[in-house]
This record gives sequence, C-alpha cells and structure tokens, in this order.
Amino acid sequence: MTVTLSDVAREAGVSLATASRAINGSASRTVGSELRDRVLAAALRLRYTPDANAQAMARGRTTSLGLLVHDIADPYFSTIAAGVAQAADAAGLQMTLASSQHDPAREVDLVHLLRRQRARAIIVSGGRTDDVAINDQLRLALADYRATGGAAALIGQPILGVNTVVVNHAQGATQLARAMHDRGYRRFAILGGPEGHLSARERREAFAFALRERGADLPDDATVFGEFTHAGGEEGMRTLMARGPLPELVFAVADVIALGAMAAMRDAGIRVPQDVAVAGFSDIPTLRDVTPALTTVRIPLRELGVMATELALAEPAEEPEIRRVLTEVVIRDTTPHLR
Amino acid sequence: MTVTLSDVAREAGVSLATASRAINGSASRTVGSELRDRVLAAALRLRYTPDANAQAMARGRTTSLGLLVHDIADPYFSTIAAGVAQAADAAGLQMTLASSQHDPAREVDLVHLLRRQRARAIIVSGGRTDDVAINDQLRLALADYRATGGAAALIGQPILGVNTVVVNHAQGATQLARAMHDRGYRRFAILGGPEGHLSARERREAFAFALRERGADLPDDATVFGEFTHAGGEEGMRTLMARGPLPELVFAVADVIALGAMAAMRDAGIRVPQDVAVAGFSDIPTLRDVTPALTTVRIPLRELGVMATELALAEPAEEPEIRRVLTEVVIRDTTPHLR
DNA sequence: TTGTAGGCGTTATCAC
DNA sequence: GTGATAACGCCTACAA
Repeated sequence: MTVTLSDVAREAGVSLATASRAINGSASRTVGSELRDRVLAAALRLRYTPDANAQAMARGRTTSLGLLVHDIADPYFSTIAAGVAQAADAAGLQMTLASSQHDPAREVDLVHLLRRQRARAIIVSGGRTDDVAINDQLRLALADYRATGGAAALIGQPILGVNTVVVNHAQGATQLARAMHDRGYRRFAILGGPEGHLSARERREAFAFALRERGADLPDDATVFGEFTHAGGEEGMRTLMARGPLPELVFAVADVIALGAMAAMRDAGIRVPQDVAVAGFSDIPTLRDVTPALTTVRIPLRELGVMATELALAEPAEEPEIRRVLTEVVIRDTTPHLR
Repeated sequence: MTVTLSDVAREAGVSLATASRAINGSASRTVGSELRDRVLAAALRLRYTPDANAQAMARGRTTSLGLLVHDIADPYFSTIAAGVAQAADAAGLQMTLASSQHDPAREVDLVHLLRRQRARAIIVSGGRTDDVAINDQLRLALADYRATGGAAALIGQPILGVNTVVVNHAQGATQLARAMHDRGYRRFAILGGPEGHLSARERREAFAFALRERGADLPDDATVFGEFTHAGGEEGMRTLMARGPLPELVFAVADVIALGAMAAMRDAGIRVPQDVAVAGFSDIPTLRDVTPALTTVRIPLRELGVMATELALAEPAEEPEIRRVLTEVVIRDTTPHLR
C-alpha cells in the first residue's frame, strides 16, 4: 500500500543504504551523481514519501514543536501562536497546537502527551495560577520531558526552572495607574480576572499599589474577580453596575475582559468614556477595530511567540534563561483627561 | 537516556510482550492483574512514557490530525481551528496546525508534509483560488495522501474529489443584496478580495447578480480587488475614497476586509453608517466588539471545524461526501434603512 | 495468560 | 562510493 524506501531502492537497482543517502543527503557519505539521479527518479515515479515516524525513530528526534495555549480562539493566544508558527517554520519545525481550555490539569496532561510524541520542544504560553499542586505537576512533567532531551520554554512566570519569557506586568500596570491618575481619575474599579491567576494578580496589585501611593480612593471591594474571558468581563461589569455608583474608570486586567465590560455597558446604555472610562491590558490586534479605541498596556504578543521559540531552541545552559519583556502604556480614546 | 518498554519489562520481571499489553491494554489478550500491577508500578517508578513514533510505526497509524489554515491570527481561521481542536480532542487526536500564509503553493507543500508525518487526517480550511495548476497539485497531493490510507476533508469548494463542507456563499450574498436593496440602498461598491479567490468571487458575483436583478446601479468598476486581510480592506477603501463620490453602501466580501475599510474611513473622518453603510461576510467573533455593529452574513465557523473533522474521520464512502452549510444574513447597525 | 520472535521504515556503523 | 546489517521502540501473530 505504502511505498517504502526499499521499493525505491529496488526500482532504482541500488541498495537501501544508497537510496537513503541519495534522498536524504547523509552527513559524511556522498552518492555518485548517476546513482543519485536514478534513485530520485525512481522515488518520483513511485510517488515515494519518507515516513517521518520511522525517521524519528531511527534518528532519535522529531521535527515537531508543541505549543500549549489556553484557548486558540482568544486573539491573545492566536497572536502568540502566529509568532511561534513563524519562528518554528524558520527552524524547520512543525507546530502542534494543543488547547487546555483554561484547565491547568489538562495542561499537565498535554505536556505528557507532547513528551510521548517526542516533540523537539514545548512552549507553554498560558499564564500559571497559584495552585501549588498543579504547578508542581507541571514542573515535574517538564522536568521529565527535559530529562529525556526535550527543550522547553514558558511564557509567564519563571517558577518552573525552565527558560522563560517574563513579561513585566507590574511595570506596565504601574505606569498605567499613574497615567490615569495624572489624567484626573480618582475613583476606580478593577475587573481582576481569576483570583489565583498570577499575571492577573500582578497587574491588579501593581495597579492598586501605584494608585494608593497617589492617595487615590480604592476600597477593598473595588476588585471584582471573574473568568479571563469576554463573558467574564460582561459578568464582572454587570456586577459593578448593579452595585450602585459607577467608578470613574474600570481597569480590566486583560483586553478581552475590557471588551466584555464595554459590551455590557453598551447593552445597559452606559457610555464609554463619557460615563465610565476603561483600560485594558495586552493590546490584542482586535483593538484596532474597537471604538472608542481602548487604552491598554501593550505586550508584544507576536514577538513573545518568536522569543519563546528561540529560547526553547537555544543551547541548553546551566541556569534557566530568563528573557524580560517590557510593557508599554498606550493611551487611546477610552480614557480622556477627566478634569 | 530514555526509558524504554524493555526497561520496564525487566524492572517488572516480565516479558516485553506482557509489558506492552499491560500498559496498552491489548485488544484480545488480557494480562493477569498481579502482573499488570507490577508492570504499571515499574512504569511509574521509571517514569516511562511510550514513544508515540514507535507506536505509530508498529501500528501503522498515528493519532494526529493536520489542519491547514491561511493565517492563524485571523479570527476566521482561529475560530475554525477551535472547532477542529474540540472535535479532534473528542476523537482522541492531536491537532497539528500549519499556516500557509496565504500562499497556495505552500499549502500543497504542507499537505505533503502532513503525509510524511502519516497524519491520520488532513483538513484544508482555506478557500481555493482559480489557479488551475495549483489546484491540480493540491488535488494530486491529497489523492496521494488518501491512496496511502489518509483521510481528508476540505472546507470550501468541492473541486478536489474529497469530502467537503460546502458553504453556500451565493445564497447568503443574494439575501444580503436583496435585504440591502429593500432598505433603500441603490449605489454600491464591492471590496472584492483577491480576484481569483473562489469564495470571494462567489460572494461578489451573487451579490452583484441579485442587485442587477433589482435594477440597481452597479457599474463594472464598482468592485475593487485586494488582499483578503484587514490591510487589504484599508487599501481598497482608500482607493474608493480617492475615486470621488462615495457609494451608499460598501459590501466587503469578508469581515476582516470590512473592518479594514471601516478603519480607513475612521481615519478619513467618514462616518459609518451616516456617510457610508457597510456590510461584511462571515460573522467572526470579533464583531461583537465592533461599533457600530457590522451587518454581515453569518457562517457557523466553529461548527464548520467540527463538521470538517467529522467528515474527515467518517467511514470512507464511494462518493466524496458533501455537506452543505447555509448562511444567514445578520442585519446590524452599519446598514440602517436609507429612505 | 505469558513468552518468543519477526516486522514496521529509516538511519548509521561497518566493511568492502 | 556502495552495500550488508544491526539498531531504533514497539506491536502482534504464533507458539507454549
């Protein structure tokens, strides 16, 4: 049914070894041009394709790179994925994309799965939570993977002894808080995402700290927790609206959350920014189509994917390598000067 | 370095065969519970993971499914990908995502690549063009793939003798044209995407035909061609604006194009819908965050991915199976009643 | 139920 | 430069 290299060798009248070398161009050995042409012609005639699995076994390594995301339909991840795809392609690797659907346990399973496939590298792009047990499992799974020759990189928190692209959320959130305070905002609410989500926590805590430093009003219940999704933003905003007097500005720890909040306000007839100002985090590409244009903190998402890929593929060093990425406040139309 | 099944067998004091059966649960043979426990314990102790490549070779099939897209960062494709990921997961398959970056030739290469990997199934989700040579190559590549036991499905045009999910673009475009005419629009322009892109062509021709049937004004140069991207929409709209009197309504053959057009108009100070009405096609999830809300023709994208996966994995029949999907006009705020 | 042995398609190590 | 042949890690008749 399937044409194998032996078939090609027989058809070309050469040995299996020669056929292999002709088609694959061995490292040291070289094949005479006449035989090589005969082999290539035979391969073409028989419509032969090498079996990547067999090659993987014989060579002891594959050519695929695994990318773990929380949700591929989320522009945050699909943008990172585009970066990874680009870098992987440049490195001659195929990308295997696995989605954990926001389930940390599933993420661990997926690392194991990728290890079974003997993927050349694994990139974990979704943020971690403060669940110690799960983090240990993930750390262990990655350690096993690396112990057997796998290369790994994370995007997010460097808590696992693996090469990591660390995004400086606190810096961006701090700058954002100050900029908003400078614009005259004093009463805030925060759509904080999941309580245990580390990046979300970093963003909201830095934001809150910077505000309090300025003496702004930020009661403890100013933060509403919820899912790291559009729906989570809608729901959080509805909670805020039901509560009574609206804040002057709502800081959502992620753009998708901010967009959900804006949708909820639209439905409720609340105007942005006239009635409430809004700021997000990440600067997903979607924002270019949103009006009023959303103020946010820019993370270079696509570059994140590229960097993580490079980091994963880099020569393994003693110490896990950490690459830090700065964030940048981008002020747009949802946060005009207030007074 | 890597722990193999033989190691586990030795550690457990059983034969290779028994270890294999214990860990994998063979079809017919069953393993005594005592031995099984011993094997499982040994595997755990040694942190053994089966080698998927070796299994693939021995079994003659893999557990991965390839998805081809034009651009993973495009919400159209990432939504389809989410559907495929979900269905693939339900079928116990891993998804390998490959992006052709809108290059049809690359798409053909990727099919070959996936064939090398012996992927269990391939789904080609990007629309085809009218390039006969490329289409032949793709057809041939898929035929080769299927001849060696691969399962394939397309989303788009059924021109390749493969199971296909066919979207009825013409129907949606026709209904849209009529609905817009009913609302009083008479002067139109079309942002038509790439000239040779089949889905785009279907949409714009059906739209134009339905309009002319109603006697609406649609000069030949009413259609501006361009890339199937946001940037393509911006550029097309700029061309339209430079041309002189604006049409009453701009029909973009894809939402991303429409969004690009709206961005260009925003920059130019042209108001939607007061100055120009806009309609798109696809109903990508992004639209929920766009204001004014974009009128469009809904394609059930996520379901498309699920259906294509099912179609690919379905029992191979005599005839290639065609599943037709209807589209539905969704009128929103960018196209109010005109007169 | 358990073990033995051959085979899956390539690559790589040796001789020649 | 070319050709046998032994791995690679696992599965699965077949035999016991």
